[in-house]
Amino acid sequence: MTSIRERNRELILRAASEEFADKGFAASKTSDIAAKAGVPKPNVYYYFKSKENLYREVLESIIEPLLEASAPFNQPGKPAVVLRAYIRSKIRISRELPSASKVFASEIMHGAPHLSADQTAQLNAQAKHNISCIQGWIDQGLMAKVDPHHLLFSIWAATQTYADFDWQISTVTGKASLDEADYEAAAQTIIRLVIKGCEIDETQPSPSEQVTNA
Amino acid sequence: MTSIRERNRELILRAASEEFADKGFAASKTSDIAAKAGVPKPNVYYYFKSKENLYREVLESIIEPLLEASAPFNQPGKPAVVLRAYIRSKIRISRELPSASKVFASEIMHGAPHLSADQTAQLNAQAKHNISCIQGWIDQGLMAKVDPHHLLFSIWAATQTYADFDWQISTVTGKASLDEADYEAAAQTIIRLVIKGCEIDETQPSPSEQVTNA
DNA sequence: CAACAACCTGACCTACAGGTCAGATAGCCC
DNA sequence: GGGCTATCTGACCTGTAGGTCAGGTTGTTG
Repeated sequence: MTSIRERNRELILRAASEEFADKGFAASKTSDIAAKAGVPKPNVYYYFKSKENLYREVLESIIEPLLEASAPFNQPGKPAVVLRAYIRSKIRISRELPSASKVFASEIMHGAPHLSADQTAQLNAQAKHNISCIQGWIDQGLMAKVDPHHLLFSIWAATQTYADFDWQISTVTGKASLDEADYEAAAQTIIRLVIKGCEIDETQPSPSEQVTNA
Repeated sequence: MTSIRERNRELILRAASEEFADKGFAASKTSDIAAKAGVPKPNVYYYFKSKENLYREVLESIIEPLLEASAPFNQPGKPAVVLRAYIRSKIRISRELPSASKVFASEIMHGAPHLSADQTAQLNAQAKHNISCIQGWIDQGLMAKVDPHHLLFSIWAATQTYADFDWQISTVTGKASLDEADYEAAAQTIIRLVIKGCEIDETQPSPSEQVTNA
C-alpha cells in the first residue's frame, strides 16, 4: 500500500502547522519543519513542491472546519440556541486545531495573501449569510438591535483568541495550558455576554435607542 | 539643531511600523522600510543598529499606550463606568495606532520573543490588577459572577480585532476602511455585550449558577 | 526474481537580504 | 573660513535558507 505517502504527508503537515503557527510563514525554515517531522529536508520537497505549497495546504486544512462551524446558522433556530452552538463550535476549533487556527489568523492579519479567491469567497459568503440571519432575527423582533457585523466580529475575536493569543492567556492565568474546565468557563463567559447582549431590553419596551453614550 | 535626527528616526519608525504590521517581522525587508521612509538603506542602520532594534522600538512605542488604556481601572469607579471607559480606550488604540497594535498582536501570537522581561512584567501586572479589580466588584455584589479572566480576554480580543483583522473586516463589511460611525457602532456593540453580560440577573436573585449548559 | 516505480538522501547550487565600510557631503561652532 | 561632527551613500561582503539533483534504496507487481 502507498499509505506510506499519506503517513509522511501527514507527519510533515502536522510539523508544518506547528512551525508556521509558532514562527509565521517567513520565519519558518523548511529544514526545521523536516527535522520536526523526522524526515530529511528533500522529502518535504518531494511530497510538497515548495514551502508555499506546504503552507497553502496547512491553510486549506482549516477552511473546512471554519465553514463547518457556521452550521448552526444553516438551519432555522432561535437566536440563543444558534449563537450558543456557534460559539461552542468556534471555541472547539480554537482548542482542537490551535496551530491551524493560528496560521489562519496570521494569514488574515497580513491581508490573506495566500488565500485563493475561491476560499475568500466561500468564507465571505458564509459570513454574509450569518449576518443576514442575525439581521432577520432583529427584524422579527427575536433579539435586540445589535449590529450583526460587530456582533460577529466580537464572537470571532473572543473565540479565536484562545488559539491566537495562547501565550498571553498562559501568562495571565499562570497556567501552561488550559484544561477542559477552562475552556468550559471561556465558552460560558462568551455565551453569557452574547446572549445577554442580544436579549431584548424588557425594561423600557418600545422606545428604542436608549443603549449607550460616551 | 539636531532635529534632523529625530525627523529621520520618526520617518523610519513610521515606515517600519507599517511594514512590520503588513508583512510581519521576518518577511519585512530593511530595504523596503528604507524605501518607504524615503532614505537609503544604510541610513536605517545608521539610526537603528539592526533590524531587530528597529522592531523593538516599534514594539516599545505601543507599550505605553496599552498600559495607559487601563487607566480607568486605576481609580475607583462602578463596573459599568470603568468597563465602558476601558473599552473605548482599547478601541481608540486600535483605531489610532493600528500598525503598532498589529505588530504587538503578531508579537504576542508568536510567544513574545522580542518583549523584554520588564515589559512582560508590566503588562502582566496591569492585567492582574484589572482582574482583581473585577473580582472585587463581584465580591461586593456590584456585578454578576463573570469569570474576570475570560471577561478581560473577550474585551481584549473584541477591541483588538479592529486593528488586527482589518482585512477581514473590510472584506465582510465591503468598506475599504471604517469611519467614525463604524468605530462608534463597534464600541457600542462591545460595550453592550459587556455591560449587559455583567449585569446581575434580576430574575432569580439568590440561587446562582443558572447560567448555561451545553 | 526481474523490472519498474515510489521513496529516500547527502551534497550541492544560488539568490537574496542583513549588515558593513570607506569615503563624500552637509551642518555647526569658534 | 577652518575644523569637527553628524549625516549620507554606492558598492561590497557573507550567511543562510529555499530549492535541486544524481544516484541509492525500498517496495510492489507480474
